[in-house]
Amino acid sequence: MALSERKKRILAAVVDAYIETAEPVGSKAIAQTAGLGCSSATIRNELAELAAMGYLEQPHTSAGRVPTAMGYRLYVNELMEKQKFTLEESEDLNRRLNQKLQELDDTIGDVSRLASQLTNYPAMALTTREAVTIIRFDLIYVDANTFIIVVMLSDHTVRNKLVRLPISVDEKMIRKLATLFNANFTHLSEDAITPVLISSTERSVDDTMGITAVISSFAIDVLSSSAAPAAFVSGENRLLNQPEFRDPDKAHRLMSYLSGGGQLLPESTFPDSNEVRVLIGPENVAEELKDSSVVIASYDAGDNTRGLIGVVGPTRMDYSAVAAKLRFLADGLSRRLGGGEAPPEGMHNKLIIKGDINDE
Amino acid sequence: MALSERKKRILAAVVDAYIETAEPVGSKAIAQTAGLGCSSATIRNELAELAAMGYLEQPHTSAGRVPTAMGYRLYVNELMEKQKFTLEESEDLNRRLNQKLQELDDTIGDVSRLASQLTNYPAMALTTREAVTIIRFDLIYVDANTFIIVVMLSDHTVRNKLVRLPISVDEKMIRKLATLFNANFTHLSEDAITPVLISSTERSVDDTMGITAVISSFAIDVLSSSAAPAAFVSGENRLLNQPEFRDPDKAHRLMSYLSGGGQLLPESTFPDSNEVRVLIGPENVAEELKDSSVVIASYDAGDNTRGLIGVVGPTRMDYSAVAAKLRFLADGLSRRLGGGEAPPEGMHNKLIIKGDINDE
DNA sequence: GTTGGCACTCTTTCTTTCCGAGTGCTAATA
DNA sequence: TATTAGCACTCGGAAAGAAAGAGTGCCAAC
Repeated sequence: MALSERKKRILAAVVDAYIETAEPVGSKAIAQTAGLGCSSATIRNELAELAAMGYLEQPHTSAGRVPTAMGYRLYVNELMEKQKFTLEESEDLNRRLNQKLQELDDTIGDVSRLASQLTNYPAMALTTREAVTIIRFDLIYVDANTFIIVVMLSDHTVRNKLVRLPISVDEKMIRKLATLFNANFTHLSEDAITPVLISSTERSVDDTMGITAVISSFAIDVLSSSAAPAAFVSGENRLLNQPEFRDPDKAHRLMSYLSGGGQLLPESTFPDSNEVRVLIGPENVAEELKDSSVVIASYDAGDNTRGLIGVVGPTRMDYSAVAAKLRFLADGLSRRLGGGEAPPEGMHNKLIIKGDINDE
Repeated sequence: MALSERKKRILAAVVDAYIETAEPVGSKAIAQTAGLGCSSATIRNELAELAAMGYLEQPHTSAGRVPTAMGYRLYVNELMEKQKFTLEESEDLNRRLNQKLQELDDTIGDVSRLASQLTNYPAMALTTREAVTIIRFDLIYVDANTFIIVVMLSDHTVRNKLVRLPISVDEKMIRKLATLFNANFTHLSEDAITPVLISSTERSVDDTMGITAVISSFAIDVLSSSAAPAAFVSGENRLLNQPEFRDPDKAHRLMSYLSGGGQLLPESTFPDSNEVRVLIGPENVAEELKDSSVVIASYDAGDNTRGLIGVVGPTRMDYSAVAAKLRFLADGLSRRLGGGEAPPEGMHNKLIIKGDINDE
């Protein structure tokens, strides 16, 4: 059932005003600001109908109207003005981003901080990790008691560890071990590195000092830590900027949940690239998020890894601005971290916003 | 001017009660709980004197008494029962700590999270970094377009970077560069790596592809990032547990300050090992902390690096418990990360608490 | 279909009132 | 001299009541 053009404009006006003020919106205010030539009485009639349809609700009789989740959904899907940055804004953002990206350590911690700063909401970042394997071992002999393990992973990241031994070992042994590990321990999953494999390797180099064990356990460490998707939340405190979180208990509940981190975003919410997903209030799976909204973008972190940036705020969030900024950030990151096919410079204008999975 | 024994006991009782309830403490309550055989009237007289001396204050006439910063100071220095863990608590802590320390990535992020969990207050961790230098370069040839830089620092940490080149390079070149960098770039401070040095190196290996520049800039990166003291704050949200931060604005101010991180703890507040430093309210340098308290312990992170753990809370903080827990944690970390001389197992009982620098 | 007008509703805010915890002081007591 | 019991007094905070105001719903007129 399609809404009349006027209803749409009124709904949009309500959402816009509510986003700005966090106060229920009255008919008079709309009549004045929305600039459609009709009086507040007419607006009142329309508002009543919109409320009956479920797009708006009243906190109580004789209060203004507030958008429902359904109202926001429609707004986000159809009504929202896709935010285009002006040239200056765009340049300013670019400047800030470039500067930050310079320093960016590629860690999700930085990404999340950046997103939070940019949007002024709490933000989180996480990366999927494909199952990685070790594709190369190097052992660097430092001195008789010290060597460095360097492993290269299938996602082309490199990890290292300095090992100090209580006993001395000669360079030949280290070299032998390196050859052996490259032959037998590469391209294995974590559980393929079995005690049997380890002890047979141990025997074959005549290692009575447990060096093999040290290297293997490092390998296992690396593989298991790479398997766990890493998540990082930052800027929780910005929640307190929002009037809906003036209640410390409410704020605390959500902040604790956010600090918990991991369980935050079920895999299913992973959006395609160039799409910003918006989850409004009850559309969220997690109980703690049922009256907040989440905006998610993903970026290409190179080597088949995708990163995800999410921002959490009240349902009365400035979806347009946040979505645009996340898209901008995600594009910037993809360009910087991603493989080859960087999106063209103006990408962030062709912003595509898609709703949750069930929507449509 | 020494306080009578009874005054001390009364002051201690006030602080204890206030720590527990966060409500001003009245004479009657003390008469009942503190168990010194005298009536509330007597206590009232004593309270009035303690107030006159500046150890206590009244929010308003006809309210109970609340400790002043000076009162807390005396309490912390002299009156506080040094918390000894019972055997069970101690074992429980040990168990939790061991489990965590297993996973501990040695990052200050983990340390800070651990401290916050343990104490239920926001916590921060930071490490001093001595000026480090690179003591060893290794270049690992992977394929014609790829090599790995591995540098070992004077603090015995190791950093690496995977470099992919647009052009191909042979193994001999890589080896030559490694030798050269080891000869000319080790033991240098950041600013000793000058453009002059770089370009002369470039010429001497006939490097027209900028590989030298890549390696040098990695070296500079590593040195400069190692020079900045790293800080990490976590558990900001736990502030909201405290009744004194029920005011969202107040909470927000402090949380923002904490999230800012770095400027948190001027070097001068670095305590000696085996000492827990307590900074009460106005004793803090930072304006934002003037009505909060900070408890700080430091630990030995090995290789001449000291780490610092701090906890922030209301002045009405459970100093005894927090100090004991931090000491416990710091000892655990020293034992695990530090060089040789681990403190004996029972160390945390011989807790030394020292005040701020001006105190004494 | 739109509009002005008006009575009605319900929240918010401001006063006012009331209660009680806790004090300070005085006079009696050991 | 130190302690105690008693009592008037002082505030702050909760509860209750009153007033203000924003916004609605509906009706009658356009």
